[in-house]
Amino acid sequence: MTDQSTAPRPTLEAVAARAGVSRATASRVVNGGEGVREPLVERVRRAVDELGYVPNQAARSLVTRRHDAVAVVIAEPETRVFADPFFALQLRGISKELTAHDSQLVLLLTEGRDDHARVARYLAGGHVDGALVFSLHLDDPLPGLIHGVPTVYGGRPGWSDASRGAVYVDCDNRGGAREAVRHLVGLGRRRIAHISGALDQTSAVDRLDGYRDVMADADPRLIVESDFTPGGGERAMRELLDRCPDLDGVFAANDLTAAGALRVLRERGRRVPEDVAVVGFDDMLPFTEQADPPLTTVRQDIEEIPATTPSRRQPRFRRHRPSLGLACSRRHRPPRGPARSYGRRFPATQAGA
Amino acid sequence: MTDQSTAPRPTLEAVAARAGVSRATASRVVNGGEGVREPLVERVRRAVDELGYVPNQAARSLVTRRHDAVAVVIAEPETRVFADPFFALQLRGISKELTAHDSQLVLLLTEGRDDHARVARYLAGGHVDGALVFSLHLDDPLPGLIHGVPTVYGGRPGWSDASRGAVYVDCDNRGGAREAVRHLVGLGRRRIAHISGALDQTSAVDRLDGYRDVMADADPRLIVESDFTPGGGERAMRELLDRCPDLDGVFAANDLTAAGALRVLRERGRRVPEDVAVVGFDDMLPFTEQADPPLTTVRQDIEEIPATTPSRRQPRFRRHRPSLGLACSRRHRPPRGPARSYGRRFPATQAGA
DNA sequence: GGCTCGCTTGGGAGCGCTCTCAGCGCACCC
DNA sequence: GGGTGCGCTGAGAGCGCTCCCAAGCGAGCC
Repeated sequence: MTDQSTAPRPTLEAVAARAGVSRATASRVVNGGEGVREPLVERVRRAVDELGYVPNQAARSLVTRRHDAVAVVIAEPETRVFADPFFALQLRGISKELTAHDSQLVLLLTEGRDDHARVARYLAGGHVDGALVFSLHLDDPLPGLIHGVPTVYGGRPGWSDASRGAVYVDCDNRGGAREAVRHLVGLGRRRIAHISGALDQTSAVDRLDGYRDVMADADPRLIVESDFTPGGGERAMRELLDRCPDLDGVFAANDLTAAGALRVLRERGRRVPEDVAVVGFDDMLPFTEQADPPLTTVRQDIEEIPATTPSRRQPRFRRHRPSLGLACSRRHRPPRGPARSYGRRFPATQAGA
Repeated sequence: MTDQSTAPRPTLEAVAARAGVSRATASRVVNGGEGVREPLVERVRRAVDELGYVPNQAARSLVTRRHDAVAVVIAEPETRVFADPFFALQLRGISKELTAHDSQLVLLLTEGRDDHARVARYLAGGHVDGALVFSLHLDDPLPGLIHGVPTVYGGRPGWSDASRGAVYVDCDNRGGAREAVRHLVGLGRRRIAHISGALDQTSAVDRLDGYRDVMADADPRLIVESDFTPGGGERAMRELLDRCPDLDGVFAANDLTAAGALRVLRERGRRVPEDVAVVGFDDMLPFTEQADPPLTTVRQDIEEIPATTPSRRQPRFRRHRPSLGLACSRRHRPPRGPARSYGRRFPATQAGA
């Protein structure tokens, strides 16, 4: 096996020399070949192949001030939540999108609060062309610390001063929740409970608001705060059943929670959906575990949220709206096709625009 | 909000000028201050603070040929598997370790086979100081494509020519499996089944081998290949119960599989561990779902596998051995403390050394 | 006192690339 | 035939940093 790691990598200079052109021309070819006559393009291409030339990204960045890299910040202290397939799917979607635009994904996981300064410093350091920040909690100081780099939040950030005007991508949590609850109402359910997510996250708050929009005068005992996990869903469901044994519907803040709830309902001998109808959120079930029984869920096309990028320097994102998955409680996926978008587009520029 | 993104970032030159020293001295201070007298160090530090100077990594890399970045390649085509908390934990452990050494984590997810060339090109491009490659399948062509960058595999790669001599980190899957099965034997179980992982991955093969080491003359019908997922575990368990209703022990290739198996055992009315004792692998349960009932598992300290790095340029890793979690079937974690290591250390250099 | 040596400091080259600008050749037109 | 303009190519100046090397400056020693 040849040890290529010690051999000096060929430079543009070497390519140019081999092709018998100037460095400038070689550079043009490497960057697309615009404005270079065909025979020269051909010669340079061959030289590149023969030498196995790969551009030095550092040198390129030094002059272009572009990095072809985007940071993904996951501001989630808890390992467990990071292990949530929701993140994994999002990451994969982002990765796909970045790859399509020749960009790299730099993953920044924060280890507790003190780490925010480190992340902010890194982002300010101009190492990446932009940042995507996920899983912010309501009182998170991170938005106030980020300067100098276009930032898009995954999920509506809380209304702190720093995040006012921030650009974010989110699905219509409130509307989706409304649809979910209306679906239960449409099934004739009257005692509909809600297991919310952790209320320090806007997605949980918005889904709760959506629930309240429909169930304005609901018994407050029908609402339990949980934490988006199956275990939390179990605990919440037990509490709900103890409090309100007569409940006949449950809207869970996400599918993991719903999975836990289903387990408890089964354990307590309630038939789903005959005795208690359950609706989840996210359409994550196929990726976590076989729901038993299958579950209605609000679909959110997580992996497709990172949308196309018309311009390399100005990535754009779309706001998605979940479509409701559907009438019959025994299907995972809604028949209505992929999530519809609002059609509005947000330029990924910094807050304050 | 001031728009710092348009203001030109200060350079070392500016810092030097403000501190009244040369660029060389300023550079020395920024890089640790070795060999610079205290008053100058102080002045430079202050200038850095006042100007908000952050080194330009591109310029630095251009000359040092270091990037302070490591690529993590997850060669896993299936979204579902990527969502496995096992990866999430590994990523978090790696992130922690890299952060401690001021390195960044560049995440490379492959989208199917064709993507391997892209990944190999990126790695060859000298963008990163090293690569960690995970979740390789037995016939994966990736090891043959990677050149020019120190590579460490997470999990023993298959014995293709390209990966011969490759450096890898893995736990002692075979030994751990042996311990797990011996544990079941020690409980007096005689009809011990094995639900293996996908046998195109060495970890699955090794665990199966470990099972066979102990159960040399086992009924072949007691072995079912599965896929490391809860759903797969359910299917496998059903098949096993149909084939061998008299089984009294199950060694599952990982905890997700075990969780699925437990669900089916409960469904079929078998008591665990009275009727059927179950042992998993990975000690992942706390991160996935409440196992019901709790499960014995072979502990693998996933998050701690990426070990300390004595030298920044030559990261080192330790090989870990799982410790067995334990006699009583009702605890998650073994009381023996963290995984013990072999004490051997592997320099993270390229294959062929 | 002069010389040597070691510790600090500054000057300057150069990492590999992009991009501006000037130059050159070739129609094309008058 | 000469001028004009356009399209292509090359020369060269940096991008911001590190690091080599030489110079400066005391302290210590003969």
